Amino acid sequence: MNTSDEIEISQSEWETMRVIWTLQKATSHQIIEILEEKLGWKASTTKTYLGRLVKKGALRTSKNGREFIYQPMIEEQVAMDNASKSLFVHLCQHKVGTTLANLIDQIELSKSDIQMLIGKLEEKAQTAPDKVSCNCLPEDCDMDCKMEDM
Amino acid sequence: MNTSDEIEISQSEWETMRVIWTLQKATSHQIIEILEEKLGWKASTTKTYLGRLVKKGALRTSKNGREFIYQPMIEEQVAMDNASKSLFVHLCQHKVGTTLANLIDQIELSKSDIQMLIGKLEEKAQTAPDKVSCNCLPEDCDMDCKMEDM
DNA sequence: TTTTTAAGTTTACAAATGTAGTCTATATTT
DNA sequence: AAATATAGACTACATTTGTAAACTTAAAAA
Repeated sequence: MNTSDEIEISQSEWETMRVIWTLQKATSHQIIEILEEKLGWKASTTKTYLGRLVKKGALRTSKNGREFIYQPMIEEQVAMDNASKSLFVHLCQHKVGTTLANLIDQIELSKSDIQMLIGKLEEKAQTAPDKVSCNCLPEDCDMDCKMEDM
Repeated sequence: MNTSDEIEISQSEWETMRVIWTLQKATSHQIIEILEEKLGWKASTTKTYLGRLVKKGALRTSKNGREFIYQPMIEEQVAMDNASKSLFVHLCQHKVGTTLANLIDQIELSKSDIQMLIGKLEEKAQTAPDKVSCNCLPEDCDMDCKMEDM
């Protein structure tokens, strides 16, 4: 399903990564404790995800006495960009504008984030097309699509 | 994993929904043909997804002679909003601004979408906080987090 | 040194997912 | 009316995912 070299991370694995990304390095003990408190996971559950993530190459460990130190092998921002990109690729192009707008309504952004985004958008406006068309059907789809609103 | 009454739609099911959302109504024949062309799916594969989507309540059918007419039971924009929302909920709050910016770099937006987004952001700026903090660890996490940059 | 603890490894198992072949019943064609 | 095409139902099966118990081994404590 994934032709590139990107590492696939499931939802639960993602939650595991978040704590390590945030702490930058952590022992399983810490990670287990946090995830037990945050999500109610059993220790073995977290251990499973940790093991899977190491196997996938998303984490690496270095031994330190009895414990291992877990560290991310992939950057959080890169992973976030990939995740958001690969969601939006599957959305109707024609509707991503509205989706973004609704999303912005829902999430928290700082004043400086907002300024940055406005800047980015103003720049993008220079070269933006007047309209974006739906890409939900194959390129050469000449069937009588009922796409009145496109 | 999903406590609400939202219908869970997998990646492949999503691709199936896209064509029906776009056509608004379609026979399995049309859908099969489109997905074979667009994604190389075998007829039975598409039939499986169609069946699963009907069972989940994402599609409904009405018989018309030998064929069935498939129609969406959930709105595309609503589904898109849910999908984007539930992705972003799992991202580090502290980094969503940058993620959004990178996303905007990657996708296509029309001039009017961009204007709309700028408007939305300007409005949001009024009440925006100066900074948003990371929510990757539990609320009352008093461990010695190495979160220098937050 | 012996015991205990705990970190990582193995095993388990159901549900979801991707993918597709086979069967059955019925609409359509001959 | 008989033959045929085909739509949807049923079956299949490997992989991934969520979830967690049991086991093993080595470090730490007694």
